[in-house]
Amino acid sequence: MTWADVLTEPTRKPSYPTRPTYTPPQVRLHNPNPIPSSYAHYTHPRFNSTQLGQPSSARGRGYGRRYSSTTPRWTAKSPTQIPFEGIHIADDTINNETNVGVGSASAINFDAYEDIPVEATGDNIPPPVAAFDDIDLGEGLNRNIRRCKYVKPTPVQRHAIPIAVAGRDLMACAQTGSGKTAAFCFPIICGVLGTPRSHFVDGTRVAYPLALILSPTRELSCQIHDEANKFAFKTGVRVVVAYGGTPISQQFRKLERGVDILVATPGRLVDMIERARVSLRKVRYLALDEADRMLDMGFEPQIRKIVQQMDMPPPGTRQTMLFSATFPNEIQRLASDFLSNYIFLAVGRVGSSTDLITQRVELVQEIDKRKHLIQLLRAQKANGNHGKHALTVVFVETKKGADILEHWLSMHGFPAIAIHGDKVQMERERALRSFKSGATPILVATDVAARGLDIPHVAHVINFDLPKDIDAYVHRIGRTGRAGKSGLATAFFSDKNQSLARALVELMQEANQEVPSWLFQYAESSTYGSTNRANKPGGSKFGGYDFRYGAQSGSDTSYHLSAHGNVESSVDSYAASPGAVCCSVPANSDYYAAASADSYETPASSEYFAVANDYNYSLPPSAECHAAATEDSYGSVVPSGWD
DNA sequence: AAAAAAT
Repeated sequence: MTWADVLTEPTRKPSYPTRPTYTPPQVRLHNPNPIPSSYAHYTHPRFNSTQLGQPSSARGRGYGRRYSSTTPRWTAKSPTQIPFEGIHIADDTINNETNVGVGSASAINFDAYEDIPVEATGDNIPPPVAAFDDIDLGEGLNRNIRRCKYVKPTPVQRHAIPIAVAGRDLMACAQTGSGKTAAFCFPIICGVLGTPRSHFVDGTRVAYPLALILSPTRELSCQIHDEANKFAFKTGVRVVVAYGGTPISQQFRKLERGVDILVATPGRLVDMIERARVSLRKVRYLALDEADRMLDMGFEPQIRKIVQQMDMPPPGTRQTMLFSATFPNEIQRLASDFLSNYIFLAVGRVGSSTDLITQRVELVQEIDKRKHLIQLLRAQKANGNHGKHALTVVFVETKKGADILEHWLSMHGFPAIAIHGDKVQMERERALRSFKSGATPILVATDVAARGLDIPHVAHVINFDLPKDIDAYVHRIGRTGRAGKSGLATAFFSDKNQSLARALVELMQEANQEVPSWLFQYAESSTYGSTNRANKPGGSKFGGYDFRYGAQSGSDTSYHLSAHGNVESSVDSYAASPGAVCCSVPANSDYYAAASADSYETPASSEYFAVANDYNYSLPPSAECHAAATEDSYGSVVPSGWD
């Protein structure tokens, strides 16, 4: 089979590992567990089922039955419906349908959806909600949620929103693309709406944001700002973004017009605070996106400075929410300095889109990499897969390497553009635009593009240079396979990557991927206790576990290991899912049928959109919808009813 | 040792 075949190969029938039994919240809450109490939906390695407070046979479904298991096909909806893009949408174009589907028979198995494993630990955990309406988020916000066509909350939203609205601090593990941004934006906007706002309090030009959202890259801050703005549309809540590489004066002007929610990268924020143009004195909500990245070696001092050494109210007097796909123990420990009596939440996905990403590893020595890449891209092109729909991201290790490869690809007839931190911001944004539009369907990127960015139509992620860290790999390949589409991730493995072998093997096995035998050999010969997180205690590649449990028992180190080391089916299925490469789609074979029918060689079919759109939690508010509907540079088939 | 993030 050629590489190109892999792209066109019909999506593999996902094999579902044994799923843990769902525990209804009303039952879970009666759980007499010690503090921190737990409502693990699956049999946690630490707690056998008897500790869940009832015989396992009594743990059934029921919660999910509250939904009518119906699927209004989007074709049945008002033809005036268009994706919500903020400003230019008149209210009357919005279909006011409720969150609960009515009518026709359903192809969606809600029980499967309910099985998505969730672990929440901490004191007095607010129960999850089934619908956005179950929590009073305010009329304005509810209207925007409908505009975004969020039919019902994603798993992470169902759990995180009630926790956040209750004012609790939160540490949440959930993959980017699973509706994480909304999960912290909704409660923040809701909270800001309920807070008396008075800008320019003291007649100076100091801005006093009520909420601060920090992210590790400028582009990601932009993306969050756009989302938040959309959610805050016509609510009177003002969202401003601040990041480097662009004139600060313009950002000051925005601040002067009033700011409630400030989205920022750390450097620029510190600058603004030091110039006394921003004060954190009134911050009531603090959110860190990609929190593990924000607290790792490179960022930690800056974050500590912002959170602890400026005028930010201390934990307990502000609400702090940390979101990330991965939460290593060490990072949890650091993070707990910023939190007060927090709830730890890990949301996974059954039959996660890992199943939709085919992971391949090729043994390629450094010297052969470029040649190999060209061959790979040629095969892809020959197979008709490199048309307007298929975008490819090529990850490299260094900025210089990115430039070199961009040039090399262009020389060989592959329109490529590089993005990395040595480019000026204008170039970075231009590169991203050029890539998204399909003008240069190959993006050569450093890790600047590894996290959080939601780029529709990425069919293929190539790890030209593998990262040192398996987390980075998880984040990188998560750029594809989004919104229920199949994706391909190819890695060039060289002798240099030996230390990654073991973690890579484990990851691929958990995701039911074929592991080449030579890779097993690398894994075996690699030294135990290498730099891979998977080899270290606490090395949870997927989401994580509340480190407070480990601390309680005093066996902090072996606990996490056993969670992933044991190939116990229920645990394993959990491990495989939050891992998470990608979007949270309903785990349902019909869904997959529809989604897989739409692989990248064919334009998105309207049937695909029907399913994806109704189960909107696979789609970020409008990035995907909007792209599909308007970016005809892809030559997309635009579903009827969309402008 | 690299990338990111302020000027």
